[in-house]
Amino acid sequence: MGEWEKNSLINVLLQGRESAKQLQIQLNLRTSSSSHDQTRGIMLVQKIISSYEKALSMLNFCGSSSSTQEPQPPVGPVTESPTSLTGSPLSEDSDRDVKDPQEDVSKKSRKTFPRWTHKVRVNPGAGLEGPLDDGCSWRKYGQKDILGAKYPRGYYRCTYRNGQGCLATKQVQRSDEDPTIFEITYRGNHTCAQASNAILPPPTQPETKEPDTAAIEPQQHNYYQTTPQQQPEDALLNLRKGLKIVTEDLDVKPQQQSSIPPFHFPSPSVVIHPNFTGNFSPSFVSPQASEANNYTFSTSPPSGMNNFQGNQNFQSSSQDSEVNEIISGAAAAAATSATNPPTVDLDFPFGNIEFDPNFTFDNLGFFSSFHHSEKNSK
DNA sequence: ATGATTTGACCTAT
DNA sequence: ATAGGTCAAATCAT
Repeated sequence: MGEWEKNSLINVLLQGRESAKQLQIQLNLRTSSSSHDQTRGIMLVQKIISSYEKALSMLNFCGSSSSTQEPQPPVGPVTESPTSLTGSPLSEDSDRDVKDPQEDVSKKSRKTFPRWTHKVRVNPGAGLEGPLDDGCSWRKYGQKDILGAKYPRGYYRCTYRNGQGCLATKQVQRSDEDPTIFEITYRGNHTCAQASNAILPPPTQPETKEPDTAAIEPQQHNYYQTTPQQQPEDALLNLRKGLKIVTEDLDVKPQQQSSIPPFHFPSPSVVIHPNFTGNFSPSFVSPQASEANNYTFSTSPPSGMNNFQGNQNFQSSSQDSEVNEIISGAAAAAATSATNPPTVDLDFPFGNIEFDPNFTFDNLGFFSSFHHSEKNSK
């Protein structure tokens, strides 16, 4: 099977899996109706999802399941896939690092990790205080007051950083204007085993405990935290509790132009290709979204983006970093080139979104913008 | 006792 | 010099 065919197949499977997940959510929501049929349906859906997972694993798709230790070579061509749609990723920064001969891997790679951000809105009515568990375990390692920001920014890293060398990190910044919105910036892909758990939410036991919700402190720090022992929860489940996701782009820095990397939505592994001309706006949140399964994404549209094909493994080598840099630079350029494009709202899961097996974020969450790293380390 | 969080110091890129 | 990010000792929670 050619690489292309394989990826196409994976895409189809991913879509099927996502559809099944959507159905699963729907079923979980209907708690009021006949519980018998409901649980039965839930189990069936679970089976369907399992089948998809199995098929995907047979194809060596590591997408939402982590476990990929070594960054695998990019599967280039696939990205430019068939479908169109694309978003506009914006990216930005360049890493101009050139020095770091023998820094330890973690530091070096961290520097080249890509960044993507999304906003999460907590629905007050749902009683949630802050962003919920996104399926991964995070440990807070710092907090900083940011210039001009009303609230401090929290810094988190994967709980399994030491044990499994997972270098994924994220930052949580509460929005000034709307305190119910949290801007979460992820950096680096999860390589820990736990990332895979995030995929399948336990079919039964819906409303159980919502562990860390409490962790979010109304006032200052600790937006939330997830502890390792908590069972993985699918982001989708969180959604049903009233979470709203707002994606958004981040900074963009003009640079050279060429192409933009495809975007991927972590949970649903959705990828938006650069050639997309629509515009995502932060607006978002369709009325129904509050009910959980409608995710609406918006983004700003870089026009004139070309195909792209890049390496999505940000793990290490300096080579990779270079690649990323180029990519991001291009993306940024494209993004900026777009002026005031019309706004187009995407209704998530379906629509012209394309899945790209080559790259997925293990975190659940919903993508937003692609950045590129930069950052230091010491 | 173990592991997570808090928080000021320290580091690095601007 | 400054702001953002990270470290790590002290502290808190289980």
